[in-house]
Amino acid sequence: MAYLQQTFARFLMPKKSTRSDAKPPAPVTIRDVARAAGVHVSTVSRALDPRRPGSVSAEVVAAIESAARRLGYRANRAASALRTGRTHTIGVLVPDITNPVFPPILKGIEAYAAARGSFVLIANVASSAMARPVVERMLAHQVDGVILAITSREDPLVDFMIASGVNAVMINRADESGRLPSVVSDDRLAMKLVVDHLLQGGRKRIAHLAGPQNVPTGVGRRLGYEQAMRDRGLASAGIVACDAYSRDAGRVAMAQLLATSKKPPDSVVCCNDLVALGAYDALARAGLRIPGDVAVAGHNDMLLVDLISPPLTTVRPPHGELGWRAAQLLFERLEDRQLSPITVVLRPELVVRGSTAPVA
Amino acid sequence: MAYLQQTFARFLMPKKSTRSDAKPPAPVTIRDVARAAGVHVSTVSRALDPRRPGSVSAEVVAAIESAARRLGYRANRAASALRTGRTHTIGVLVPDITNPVFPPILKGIEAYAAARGSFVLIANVASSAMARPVVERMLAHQVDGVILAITSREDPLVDFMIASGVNAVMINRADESGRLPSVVSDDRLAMKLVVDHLLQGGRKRIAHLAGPQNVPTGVGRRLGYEQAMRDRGLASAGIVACDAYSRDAGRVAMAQLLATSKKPPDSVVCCNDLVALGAYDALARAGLRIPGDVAVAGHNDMLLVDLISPPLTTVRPPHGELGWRAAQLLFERLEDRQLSPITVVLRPELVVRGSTAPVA
DNA sequence: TTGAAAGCGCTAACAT
DNA sequence: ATGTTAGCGCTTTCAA
Repeated sequence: MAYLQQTFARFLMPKKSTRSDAKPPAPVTIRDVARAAGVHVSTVSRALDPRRPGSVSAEVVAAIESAARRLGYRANRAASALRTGRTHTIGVLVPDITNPVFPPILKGIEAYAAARGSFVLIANVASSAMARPVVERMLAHQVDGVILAITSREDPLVDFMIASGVNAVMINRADESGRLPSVVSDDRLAMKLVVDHLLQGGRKRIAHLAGPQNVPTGVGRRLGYEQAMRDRGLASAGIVACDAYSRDAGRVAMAQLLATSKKPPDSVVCCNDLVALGAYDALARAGLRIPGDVAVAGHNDMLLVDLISPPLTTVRPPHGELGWRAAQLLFERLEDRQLSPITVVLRPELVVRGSTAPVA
Repeated sequence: MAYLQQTFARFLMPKKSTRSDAKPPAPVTIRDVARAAGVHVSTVSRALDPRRPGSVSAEVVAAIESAARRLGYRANRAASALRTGRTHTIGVLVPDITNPVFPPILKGIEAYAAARGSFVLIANVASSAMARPVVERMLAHQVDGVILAITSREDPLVDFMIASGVNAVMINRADESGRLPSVVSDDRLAMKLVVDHLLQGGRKRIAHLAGPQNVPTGVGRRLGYEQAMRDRGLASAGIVACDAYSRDAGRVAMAQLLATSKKPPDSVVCCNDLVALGAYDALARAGLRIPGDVAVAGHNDMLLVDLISPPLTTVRPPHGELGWRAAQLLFERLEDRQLSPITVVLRPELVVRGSTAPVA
């Protein structure tokens, strides 16, 4: 491409020589500021370091700051990174940023990081099996830490993170080996809230469309559902695990549930909203009405699930807080590498809508 | 906080001294590789530089690569950034990553950047008025370029970007001054597609809920609507501009449109999907049925608008391509700074659903 | 083809 | 409180 551009430049860009006159301004370095303020560069460095106030006399600081402002000085972070080993950059790995649970999490991370003067590098990594080279590149970039929002259980990636000595925090999945700090939403509580709500609405035959069982949330929510049913002395009206957290998988799983039960359930607790929407499809196809015949509940409170028909009852995890708490854990560890790997469990909230209206 | 942690460390973290034994492995530098391979560091640098193949003899390259692999060498990008001025990092400014149009754009940008070995720094910036300090920080980070997905017209930010000499590309809004390259979806075509579709469905009194008129897409779509109507020889059945691209603003605008028209329109072209959903609310409140009394069309094809009742007819801009095209423009300019600032216009696609079913 | 040497811009230990 | 000095890890002339 570079070759083509060169070759055709004279035809495509007649103003080339004119435009190249506008050369970018030469960058202002700490030397320029030192010279302008009549002090040594190290004095400038000290004066501009917010962590050490009072190490330079007030009038010198003033002179330096005025010179810096006048010249438009901007400290070169690449240089300070080389010297200090801190880039003020954290990496975040998500499976797919277009999955609507991640943007609010990312926003929470970014807000916290920005407040601490750091930037966020994002990388979409479809599966944690493909994460290794991306993490390698992040380490080459000297990121100060990494937040993993990718999901799989017993992940060799965790071993790699620990072996390489990176500061890392997991989100949306507790590290089952307990070696990395993590932030999660309480999946057991979530399922308990839903089951109890269905019971209060007069539902008795409660089934579960579970998530993929190689993903922590898939397992966690299934266990939560089973526990909640046991606590209330109820037998499950059926459990089918989905292949994926998708609408298609939900449709398939719901169809299977209907096919294998003699009597259909009167309610179904879904591992997430997309699966619940798939359940909507399968129920419609089977001629069953929501919530008349079957109540449906989801998880995540995705955008717009309040607008579909009927509006979906769901569980809302505190996504934004999940993000900033993870960032908080990471920054804590940046300051003190000895902190032990804790798990922070946040409370989700039940959002009741039409899809679980009480039986008539 | 650091103080508290120190103070309480002995109570909270009894294993502190034990854990600190696990010190991170000392980083492997180019020196270590050179020593292991029995060559000079500059030879290692050359051997590992993919841009200059053949500048080092094959057997030396092999020795170096094997040593590098054995030691687990990872080039320190902070160091090479200092030396070369290239960080392999681009910055992206979005108003709000939780707005569902941005994740696919970001994904497109990230995919292209990753393929070129670069990372993406994201920053949420509510308005372009607040962008200046963020851009300053990005420049301090020595980003190779910036993609602006923030929207406002005649923005002083553009002047700043040009003055500072950063490589920048705008997305979702053409720079009206034509000084920065940009990638946009064809808003005029979008409105034309919608208007023609409504006409084909037998609608005659077509109104428009316009976007904020200080935002390029708000203006562009309004002009597109007006042009399309003129082209077909039709008079507008009313235009109301929304304060924001939100459901609330859409509800308010639709209510106003109904209040000020003697006879309600038989269809309304909305500047985006959220506004269309607001129109749904207002129409329901006014006792008007969609699409029986009024057809409604949106723009963006947000997640789940196919699932609401009735499913929303909308326009789908190629968001992912918008993103990677912007990245492509940016990288082109990284290689050749003389390229003139072009605008790339991509074709959106009409997605017909129930909300614009033909009149009975 | 390889080695030697300089230096990117900054910070921090040490000296004054 | 300020200056001196060394050097972070890499790339890139220049010389051999």
